Amino acid sequence: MNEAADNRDTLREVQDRFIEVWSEISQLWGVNKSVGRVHALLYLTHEPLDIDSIAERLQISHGNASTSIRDLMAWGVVRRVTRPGDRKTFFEAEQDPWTWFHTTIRERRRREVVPVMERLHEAAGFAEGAGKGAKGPERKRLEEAHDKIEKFADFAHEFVDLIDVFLAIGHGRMAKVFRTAAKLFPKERG
Amino acid sequence: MNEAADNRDTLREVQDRFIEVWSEISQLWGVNKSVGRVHALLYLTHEPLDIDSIAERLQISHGNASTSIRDLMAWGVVRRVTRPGDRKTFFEAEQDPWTWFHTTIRERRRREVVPVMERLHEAAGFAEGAGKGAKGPERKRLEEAHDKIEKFADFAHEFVDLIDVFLAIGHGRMAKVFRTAAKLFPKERG
DNA sequence: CTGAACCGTCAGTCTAAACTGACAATACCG
DNA sequence: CGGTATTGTCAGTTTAGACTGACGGTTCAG
Repeated sequence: MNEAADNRDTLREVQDRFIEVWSEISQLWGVNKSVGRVHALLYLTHEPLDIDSIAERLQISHGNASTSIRDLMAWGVVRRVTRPGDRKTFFEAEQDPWTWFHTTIRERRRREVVPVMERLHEAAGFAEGAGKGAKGPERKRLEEAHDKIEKFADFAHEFVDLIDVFLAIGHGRMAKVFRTAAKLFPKERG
Repeated sequence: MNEAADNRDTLREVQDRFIEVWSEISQLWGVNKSVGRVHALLYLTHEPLDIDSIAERLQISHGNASTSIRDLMAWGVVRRVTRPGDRKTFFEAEQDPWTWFHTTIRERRRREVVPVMERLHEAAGFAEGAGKGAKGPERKRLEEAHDKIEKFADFAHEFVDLIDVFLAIGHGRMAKVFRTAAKLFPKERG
């Protein structure tokens, strides 16, 4: 009687299919494939897993599994779990998608958005100074360049505001909140 | 008198600094470096540019410039411009950041979000079928897996809704709209 | 119709990132 | 403590993706 074995294979396939989809989504977000797959596996598994189980299950080296787990912990979406009386370290994933999405956005803001905004300000400041320092016909060019950079910076600020509002509202209910806003402002009337 | 030349060098540096920042931002979005740099240069330049000028200005091969332009046109953020009496083809970028952001999101939705959502549905459907077909103790596992996949799919749908509302609202005013919504729904009360 | 100027393409090369696997470090057992 | 099981690290290798430059096609001036 290998019905149980068949079912186990089926479970495996169910998992695999989801893991691949998640992995694609991760890659769209700039997250590497292995990291995405490990995350998906942990999300799907009811109990915490250890490094070797993960590596074996996903057919990757344990070095890769270990590094992926490190990344996921740095992103704050995976927790280390130690069980008394067990030498192994286990890992488990946050189970609520909105929670980890929120966490991810916050982390991305910190790591990526803030530094690049600083560099943008530097560039804008340099352009402004250059425009003021110049004379003659080239001055106009410099001022035009500065205007365009400022225009872009304004856009970037609004984008960051958008992120901040999202972070302030918290998880869940986002789409509904957003939709209500859309009804209140049917066209472009700010 | 090389004051004009100095100013030209300054303009060049102003441009370069901005181009590098934009290029970083592009890479955060998964857009490749050269494409980002070409886009930034065209945004900054008041008049349309031809392939060779772009290649020379950015110190890249004209093949690379040509491919990058092709990408940008496919994304809908760069236009081809032909001038009567001139053999060259010129290219110019959309000048309003919100407009091209909007265009980019719409295109990304079409290319990336829609296909991956289909695959997600397939995975969810397979999981559901597997759960219903199974008997015995493994059935519970399969149903649990299906539940988690559905939970993730629900989240993904809300995310897509969010994109759709953004696209419906149109450019500009986004942050303000969003902020107003936040005031109306201070916590999680949908 | 010919030649020159230019753009688009793609095979081959180069570069950056991911992955592996051996070794180091650590935790725990008897 | 010594031995063993396990995780963490990182140099070297592999792989995926970007870039170059030569070629072919197209357009236009003469």
